[in-house]
Amino acid sequence: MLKPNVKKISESTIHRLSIYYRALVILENENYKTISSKELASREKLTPAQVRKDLSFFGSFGTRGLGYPVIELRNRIGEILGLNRLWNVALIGVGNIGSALVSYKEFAKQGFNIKLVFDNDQRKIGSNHKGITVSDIREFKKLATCEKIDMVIVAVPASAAQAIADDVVAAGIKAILNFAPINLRLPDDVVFINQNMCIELEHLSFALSNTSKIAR
Amino acid sequence: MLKPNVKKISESTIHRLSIYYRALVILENENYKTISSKELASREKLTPAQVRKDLSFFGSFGTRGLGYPVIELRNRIGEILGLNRLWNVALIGVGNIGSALVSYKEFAKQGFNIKLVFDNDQRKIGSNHKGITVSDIREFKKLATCEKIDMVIVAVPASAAQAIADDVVAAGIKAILNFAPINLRLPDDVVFINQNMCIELEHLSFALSNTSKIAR
DNA sequence: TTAAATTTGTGAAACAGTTCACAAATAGTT
DNA sequence: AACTATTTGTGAACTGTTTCACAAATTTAA
Repeated sequence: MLKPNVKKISESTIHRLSIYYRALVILENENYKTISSKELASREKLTPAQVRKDLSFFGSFGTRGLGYPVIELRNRIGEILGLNRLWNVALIGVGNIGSALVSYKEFAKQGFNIKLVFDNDQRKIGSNHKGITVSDIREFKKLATCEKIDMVIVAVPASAAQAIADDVVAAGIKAILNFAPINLRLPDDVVFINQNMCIELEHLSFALSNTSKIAR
Repeated sequence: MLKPNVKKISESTIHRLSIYYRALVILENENYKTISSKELASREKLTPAQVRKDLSFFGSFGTRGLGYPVIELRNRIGEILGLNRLWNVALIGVGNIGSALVSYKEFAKQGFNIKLVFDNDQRKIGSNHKGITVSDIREFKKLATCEKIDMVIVAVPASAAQAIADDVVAAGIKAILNFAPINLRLPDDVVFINQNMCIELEHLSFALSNTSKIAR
């Protein structure tokens, strides 16, 4: 196996690795021992060349004439994506979205453990959400440090998001998944993803409004 | 104004149009009359050339030496994205995610009206979620046609998603936002977006695990 | 053991998206 | 009215991503 390539990996490749990972979990359940780039691609509406190119950035895992070993490849992609460990996650904001995410089972399955939940509403603080007691946001730094939080999910109203983000950064946390419909200002060494449900629906409304103009 | 370009518009451009739209709404509230590509770009961490190029695909809205008229541009982008009208949306699956989305206020603000909510659980059917009565999924086709549903949000478990998607397609609906962690098989003329929260967290875990390798 | 079939891994080619750079248009100033 | 400041709109250059195409490795069949 070649040593991992140091070249920068594109966002799209990382995204596809997540897709391959899921496909491989399913293949494992279906008792496949090996899978060709052709078949893996056809299951995910991608091209075989794309699959091979993506994987080649990280080494060569396949056997010519046979394909890729399912379990081994799943493991290796898990390693690349950082899924072969547990991540401690804190969730801030127990509104609609926040409380849905606390109960979202896929997170735990993938090793993302929501260990702490915060809010600033006295009526919510101390209450129980799926076995987790809601803490006072003012205790964020202390508790987050103590529980060795790796990532934070921000699910507060737009108006509160920047202040929360500043607290998160101050606590030394380097990864944020933000559901507030606002652009957070964050230092360069903090990775973050803005998740805005409206933008996805707007994509659909654009497509419906411009059937002929959309790129495929 | 030039007539709209027929060239295919990239996903990234559409995504940025949504971002511009939000920024323009804020600028309008801040009473800006015009905005230059330079300033708009700096607010969203983009480049001025990118802003101008994106807008140029749809015509020329700006005035040299001055910039773009805020209200007019917001309106025009709204038109392009299909936001200057109401969209009838149905939501299927009143679990964690589903019920959070019913109450998500941003949707209505943007013209996405959740008119119907469905489930297959007898205990949920007939119950009220934020003023909307949960209907039996078996009545989907009848009700969706009657209410002229334009888009569907699928928030059911992975195991049920494909069957639901088939119903949606059968009802003649051409746009789906899918939260089930599974790849739906859909005809080419149906636009769809897969929203998988885990994949976003995996992106963060990749970044934390490979600080040096991530593309910026 | 040999031949045919399969499938990877990867440079090179093609395509797509972004940035550059500057002419042209307009606003603001003197 | 003339001059200076801005700022757009856009080809062209550049950069990044995807697809192609084929040698090399390996499996499978005979």
